[in-house]
Amino acid sequence: MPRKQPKKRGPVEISENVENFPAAGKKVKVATKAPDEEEEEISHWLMKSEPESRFENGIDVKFGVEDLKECPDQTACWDGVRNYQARNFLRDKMKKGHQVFFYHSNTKQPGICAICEVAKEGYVDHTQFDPKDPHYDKEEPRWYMVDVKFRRMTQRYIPLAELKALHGQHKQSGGALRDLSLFTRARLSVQPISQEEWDFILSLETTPAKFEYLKAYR
DNA sequence: GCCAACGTTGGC
DNA sequence: GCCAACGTTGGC
Repeated sequence: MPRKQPKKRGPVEISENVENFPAAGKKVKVATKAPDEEEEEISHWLMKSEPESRFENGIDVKFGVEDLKECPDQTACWDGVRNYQARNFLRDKMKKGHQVFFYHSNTKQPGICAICEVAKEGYVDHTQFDPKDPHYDKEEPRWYMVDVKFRRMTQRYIPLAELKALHGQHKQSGGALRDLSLFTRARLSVQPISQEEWDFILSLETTPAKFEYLKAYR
């Protein structure tokens, strides 16, 4: 199933896990993030999933948008996330109706292919208790998931290469994608998207891809 | 398939 | 609390 920073420093919005860990007393590194991002109520997200077969502990973790479409009610639980920052978004921040970019990762041309929405808010990811699951984790409820419902394909595929080229430009110009999490927190599988970023990326749908963007940065 | 970046673990 | 070793992600 789904497998699945800006400049000024401030306290982290979540710092991980201290009270959730029975093995407390452990030191926990505290990430930091921009205060303005912290204060903004996030209502848009990007979630990564792999559209091609890949086996983890003998189990295929493939889950592309076509798989989502085939689910009952075109809705799936987003299980398997095992990263604390992503977990905290799933558990605390993602609300019903929030809009989500469905992103294909670990594929030839990674990029945004569809729009979904949060259909059910954070609840315990049951797969952590299944010893056969590739993401088995016997600890007390530690991992969370949301349900995601397919809404529509984007009008065109928006490749990572294009976003990356734009991100490069916007870092100079102060444009909408200057801090895009895809590049500032590359390894997060559940990422916050600001309203400004959401609107800009949506506007790309109806803007033909500029070929040079796709070649730049390669 | 490679490997850089980064998250996690654990010794001290 | 530091940091080296290790594991994972994910673009290329």
